[in-house]
Amino acid sequence: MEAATLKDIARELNISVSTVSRALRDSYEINAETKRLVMECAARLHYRPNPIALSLKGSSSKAIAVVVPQIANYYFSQAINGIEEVANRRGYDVLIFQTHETYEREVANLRQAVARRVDGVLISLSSETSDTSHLQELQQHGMPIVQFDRVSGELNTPRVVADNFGGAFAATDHLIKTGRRRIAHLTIQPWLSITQERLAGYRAALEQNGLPYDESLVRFGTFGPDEVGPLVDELMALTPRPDAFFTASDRLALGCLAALRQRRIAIPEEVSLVGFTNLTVADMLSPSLSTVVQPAMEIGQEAVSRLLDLIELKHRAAPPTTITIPTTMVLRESSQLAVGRFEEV
Amino acid sequence: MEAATLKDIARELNISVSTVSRALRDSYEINAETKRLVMECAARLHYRPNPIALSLKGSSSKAIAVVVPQIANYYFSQAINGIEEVANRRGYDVLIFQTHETYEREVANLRQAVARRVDGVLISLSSETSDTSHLQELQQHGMPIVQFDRVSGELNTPRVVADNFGGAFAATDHLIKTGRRRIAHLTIQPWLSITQERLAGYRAALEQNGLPYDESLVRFGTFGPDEVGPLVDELMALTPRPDAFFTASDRLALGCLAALRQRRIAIPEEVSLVGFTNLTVADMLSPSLSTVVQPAMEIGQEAVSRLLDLIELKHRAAPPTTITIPTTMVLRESSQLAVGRFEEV
DNA sequence: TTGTACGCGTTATCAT
DNA sequence: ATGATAACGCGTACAA
Repeated sequence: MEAATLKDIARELNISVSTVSRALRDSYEINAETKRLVMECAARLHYRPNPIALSLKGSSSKAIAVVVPQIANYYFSQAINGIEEVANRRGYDVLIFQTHETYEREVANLRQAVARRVDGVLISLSSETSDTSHLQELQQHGMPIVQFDRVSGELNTPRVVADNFGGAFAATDHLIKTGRRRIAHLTIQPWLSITQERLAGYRAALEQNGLPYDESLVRFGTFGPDEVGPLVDELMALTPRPDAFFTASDRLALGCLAALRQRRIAIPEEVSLVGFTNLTVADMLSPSLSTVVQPAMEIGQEAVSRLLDLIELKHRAAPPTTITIPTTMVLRESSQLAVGRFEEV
Repeated sequence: MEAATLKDIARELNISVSTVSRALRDSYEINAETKRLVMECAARLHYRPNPIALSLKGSSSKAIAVVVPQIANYYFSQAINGIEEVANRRGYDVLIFQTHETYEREVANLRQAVARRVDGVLISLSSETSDTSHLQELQQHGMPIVQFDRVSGELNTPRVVADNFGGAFAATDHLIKTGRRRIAHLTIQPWLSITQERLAGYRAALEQNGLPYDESLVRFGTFGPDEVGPLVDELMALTPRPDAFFTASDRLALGCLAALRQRRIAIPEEVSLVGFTNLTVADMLSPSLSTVVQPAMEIGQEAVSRLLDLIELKHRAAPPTTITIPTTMVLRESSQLAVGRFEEV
């Protein structure tokens, strides 16, 4: 690909590259006529400054890296949507990397990001990552880093997360307030911060309503499409059996819904269901399923916004805050009806 | 961010940068001992060649641009997943741009891609784009381009698309073979190539089975979450009324499913349903909904593979082929049962 | 076998 | 007000 350079303009106008450079940057010490000529010529040749040359010269590449477990996932694709929007508006390009939930690829991705001389890193840790020394090293070398969603307490950076505690509390409390007493909680990997926060919200709601916490009602895992059914069977075999399910992901909510219907368990007469899901899924399922909606896009926007502030202002003394974005509980109609909505889909 | 350079290694070892450069490239004319020393030092300093300097020097940036309408969409996020995988394996980074379905942003994104000196462009046109002169100009300037999914016939590039005709034919034929005669088709914007191909497959299946094509059974549009219900009502008010729906997107499939259930229309006793959807959605809904699955990831992989071939081999005489990736029809059990599966979800 | 010089596009620092 | 030059990191033709 050819592209006009300062040299092209200089040659065209028989002046020097530095004059062209200054004219385009609107330097005060330059002849108005020359300036006009340069501007005109630049426009005619569709001149764009070469960001690569700029990167090589200065220390800024006007690009940031976003490292996520996977793109093909509603949550992360919505987050990236928000990230891209804000980043572009502030003049940054976005390089996207997938870890595929492995530590190895996470490290490789960060190397690649460094090689590309990105100005900062936005990361949601892979589920395999427990040791964060690779990120700490990066940070000590001066790379601005912001964590979002899957964050580590070890790592001293700003963190942007959903209000997992609040969302889980609201969902559980809602179920209790509508008469449920044995609420099963189907959730993901136990070592993730988001899992722990949701579990804490669930427990707090039980406690505040004077209900016991029963370990046997809580199940952690990475359940495949065919594993939810047996899990539901196992839980429904308990005595007394659950009268509600609170699920932590899209897959779990849909899997649970399908399993209950297949087993001819009336929803919500016998069992209620609330899912912690994403906006798009909630959208598609509405007006069928009440959900706690994850603010994925807002998290992305807030996270990138923090990162760009960090990059541009270089807050050396930036206190590593945790920013919590509220979740929304979507009940299609009145809260009384809401429990009854699950009969449809 | 600091990062080791050739100069750092040279200084450390008291030799010249060019010696270091050659040692690392394993030049045959170099002292084995020097080579070993350089290698060791490079490893110790975590040396990575600076791709920015390489881009500035040569003509290759080892990066490609992917321009899609939106990321927060199962189809495109899966496609990007495939693209990223293959690109990384072949040593390329991926820059992602969203058009948000506007022509204006498509043009801006391509400018940005050119400014970043990408080696090639993978694009799925925005729904607003009918004039492709911006891409033609880019191509004439020598930029390798491959279109996927939303393609234009005007633009003389390789095209990678799903077998929309075949998929629509299979779905329609399946419905007819299981006794349906009045099959409504809910689909998206009529000017998109994918829409036309699916419509053609639908028509062909009707024709081959000796059924008439009834315009009033086909509806085009960008239906919001609350618009599918009324549309279904309108269609069900026709005489004779439809006994099946074939829908062209995730949203339409789910919206249609919800609308039918809400209206107490028995599926499939009264009305059958098959959706043209994505793997992840099909996955989540299974074993509830039979679908024609779009091969999003495979399309991404094939498209990027073609693009990289174009970049690396510079096939000047590359015949602009259209590569068609087959779709898969997912019937959860036997084809007889399949029609009966829709009662669940 | 190793070192020197140049160029990629840009800006900053001199000089004129 | 404008021009020449150095520097960013790299590879390579050329010189030693």
